[in-house]
Amino acid sequence: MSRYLKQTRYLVAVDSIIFGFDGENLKLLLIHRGLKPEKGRWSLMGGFIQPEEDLEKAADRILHELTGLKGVYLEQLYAFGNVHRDPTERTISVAYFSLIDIHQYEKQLSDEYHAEWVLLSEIPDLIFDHTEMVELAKKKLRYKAAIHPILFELLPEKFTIPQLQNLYEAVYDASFDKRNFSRKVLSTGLLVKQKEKDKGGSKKGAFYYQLDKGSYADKMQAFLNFIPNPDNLLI
Amino acid sequence: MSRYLKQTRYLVAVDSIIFGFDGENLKLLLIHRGLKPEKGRWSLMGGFIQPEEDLEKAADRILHELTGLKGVYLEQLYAFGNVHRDPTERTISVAYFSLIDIHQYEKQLSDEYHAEWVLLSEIPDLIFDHTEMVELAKKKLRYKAAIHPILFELLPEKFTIPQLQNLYEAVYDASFDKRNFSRKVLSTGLLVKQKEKDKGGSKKGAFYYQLDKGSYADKMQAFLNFIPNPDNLLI
DNA sequence: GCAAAAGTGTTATTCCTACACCCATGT
DNA sequence: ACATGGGTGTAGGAATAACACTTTTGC
Repeated sequence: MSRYLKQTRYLVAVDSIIFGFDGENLKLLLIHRGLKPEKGRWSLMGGFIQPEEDLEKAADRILHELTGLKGVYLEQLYAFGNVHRDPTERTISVAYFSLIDIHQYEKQLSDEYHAEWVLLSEIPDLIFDHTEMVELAKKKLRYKAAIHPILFELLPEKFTIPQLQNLYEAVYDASFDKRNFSRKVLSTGLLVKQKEKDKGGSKKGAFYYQLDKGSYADKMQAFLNFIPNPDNLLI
Repeated sequence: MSRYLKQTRYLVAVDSIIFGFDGENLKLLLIHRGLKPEKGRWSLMGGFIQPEEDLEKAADRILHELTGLKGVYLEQLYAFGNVHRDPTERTISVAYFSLIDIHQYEKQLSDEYHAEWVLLSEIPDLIFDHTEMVELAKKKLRYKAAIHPILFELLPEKFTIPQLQNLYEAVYDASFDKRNFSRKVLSTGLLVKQKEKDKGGSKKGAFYYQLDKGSYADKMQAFLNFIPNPDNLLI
């Protein structure tokens, strides 16, 4: 098997934008970079792809290394390939974003990478073009969640409608009418009401709901209309 | 400046999915591959990125080499990185898709690459994972055009409403009510009616319209609702 | 008994869809 | 005069948005 001669080869990395939700605020999982250059500065979790590893596998591995989680929501965001984005050596980075239930995050691993959840509204300076990656991921999250039911990935298996609404309000930095919101959400047929209530949020307690797995798979790609005025959202 | 040691480097390519519209059908610009392996088979236009070339620049260059056009609509589609997608040597490919006015395509260059416009409904077998790339590009085109006014990129500067409707009907393989269609399109405020008519399509002739450049830039990202039932569209 | 959050229904408006006829012109 | 495609208006139905009160229960 011949190779392509006279072509330059490059490092290829994967970087992960990991979103979480603590019930009140959206957060991002960042690490203190342990590697030169830029050692000690804030960074997205990332790594180089390995010779026998598909791109998506690499993204999965990196996510697993940092969080201990498998099977979480993972979607390719964009390939970043500017010549000098990593000043050490040219590296093409494929960014992925994930949505995880923050309560499943296993904290014991965080020592190895010095990982921390940071408020999305208070992202520190990041190395390289990672700030640009985060900005694009935020846009895409808003864009996509306006028409597809993906935000459930940020919640525990059982959640209440008020919790869900808090999440949407955090993502869009807006507030919605709760009557209209719950009517819309329930009209999708995605949610199954549970018998138990969550008594944490109020004295009365709010009923738990769970995703209907079957129709979730079906309607994942359906156009919904969760957000009243999705104008002025950007891709 | 040190380099990252012990990491493998890879070839990185760009492949272009180029859509065109001839007034009746959607087409794809394909080439006969002149390079081993797979010499002579149908392929997307592509090439390796160069050491001092940003990713998007590479996509631009490749498009220019094949079509002679500059400044056309170009959008990153997806990064394909399966280990054995190119059996010769591992190559990560970043796919871009473009929309061009087919009548601006300069045919004289086609000899060099044996380029041909192929009906979208009759795509031949393609090398590597190029078929997968084309499928994804079709999905994304449908998805995006349902909510953003991008299909204008496929038409000449001056076009008529019936031409535009033909284009939408080709993209969605459906037919729309012409009264509703023209009302929707005109209500965007994107179109400026011209004095002249196109007498090619009928005896009566249809008025030309042009994009209002200012509001086009503004509303490019706006959510529209061109397609009656955008359910069952996939990302 | 009261504070705090959950849950629910109605109305007005807007938007969308379905539908049919006349117009202008080249032959 | 007729065939061909261009252009326009209306009415019924569906979806959306705006709005306020009652319920539950822990304290």
